[in-house]
Amino acid sequence: MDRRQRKTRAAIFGAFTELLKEKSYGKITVQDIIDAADVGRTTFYTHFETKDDLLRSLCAEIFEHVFSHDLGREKTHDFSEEHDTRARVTHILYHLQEHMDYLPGILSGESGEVFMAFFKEHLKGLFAHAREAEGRAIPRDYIQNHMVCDFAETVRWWTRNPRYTPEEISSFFFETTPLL
Amino acid sequence: MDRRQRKTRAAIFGAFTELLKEKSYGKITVQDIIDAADVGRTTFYTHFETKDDLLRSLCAEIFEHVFSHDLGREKTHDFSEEHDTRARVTHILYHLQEHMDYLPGILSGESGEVFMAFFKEHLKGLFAHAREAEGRAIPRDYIQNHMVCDFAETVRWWTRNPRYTPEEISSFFFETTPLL
DNA sequence: CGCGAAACGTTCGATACGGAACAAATGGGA
DNA sequence: TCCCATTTGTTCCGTATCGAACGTTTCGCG
Repeated sequence: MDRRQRKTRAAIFGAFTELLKEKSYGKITVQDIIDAADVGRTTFYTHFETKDDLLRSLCAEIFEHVFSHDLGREKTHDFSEEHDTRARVTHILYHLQEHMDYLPGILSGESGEVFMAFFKEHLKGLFAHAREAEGRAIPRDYIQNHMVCDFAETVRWWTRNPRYTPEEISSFFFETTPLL
Repeated sequence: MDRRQRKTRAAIFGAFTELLKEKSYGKITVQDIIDAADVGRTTFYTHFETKDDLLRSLCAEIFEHVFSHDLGREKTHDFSEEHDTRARVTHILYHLQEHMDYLPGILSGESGEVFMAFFKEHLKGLFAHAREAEGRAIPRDYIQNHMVCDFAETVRWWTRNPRYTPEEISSFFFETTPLL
């Protein structure tokens, strides 16, 4: 990627997240972002179709970071499945914590739905092997969806109560589900 | 000035001063600056003819800042001339202090001469009205040059002993000259 | 409601920047 | 001493960014 594009993307993302620390997504205008990033109007629109597009791109970048080095390593599988999932969850929470300063700005308001949709999509793989409920005829898909929504809402709650550590949040999550 | 040029200049100046904090001017290569500033080689040479040119431009920018709002205001002249000069000197020292973190990198080695030459040129105006030595036939120019060199060397000494405050340095300077 | 201001999204030509390559100069090490 | 590697400036073309302008839409307010 061209050095100029990298710089411009970084400037816009940086300005966007900075603005999210002081006001919610809905109150941020494209003009605000342009001014804060110190780029031309033309430049913004060559990178992003609209403010929502910028939001989606930011989410994509966040989750590329949060889920990096996490899926796809299957070698240490002498651990139990639950222990492995728990380690992954905690790892994800640690990564998410690095974005905690501006996550409330995204998750409050309509932009939160965009974030949540992205999040849930990425979470599917994490809970693909959730335990079957014993002796009951409950579809695997239902259980997976249940876990995904449960965890996503846990994170949303965390952004409103950020005083807890990743380990604590992980405990809250695992101790309130019989499925892992 | 074009927004791109402003950004590029800022990036290069920033990289240059950062590098000056860790090594002296002589050990810094253009390649170092290019890498640290994250700009193309072509771009560097469209802004500066050479590394020395960059140094001169940096000095010019420093002194534009250090001497800003200082010369040219002649309204509060009910103060004595000495008091006025003393206030100016202290003001200049305060501004210089903001660059203290990388000034040693400039002043040690041959680049120091470039800086000193710029500095002295700007200082001439400050000591243009130095007191005539009573009863002796000493040219005004000699006295002015004496004051300029004296103060410039005081600042050079300060960069090697930065633990002193601007007020202290100002005192050292005024208490060792009979000409103000 | 009606109106002025701000924000939106697009267009255009000018230009600064990037990337790669190059020869010349420099500068340590064998 | 010679040699290899690094640095230095310079060149070329493709392209990302700029600045200004424009009509449209949205918004805040009397």
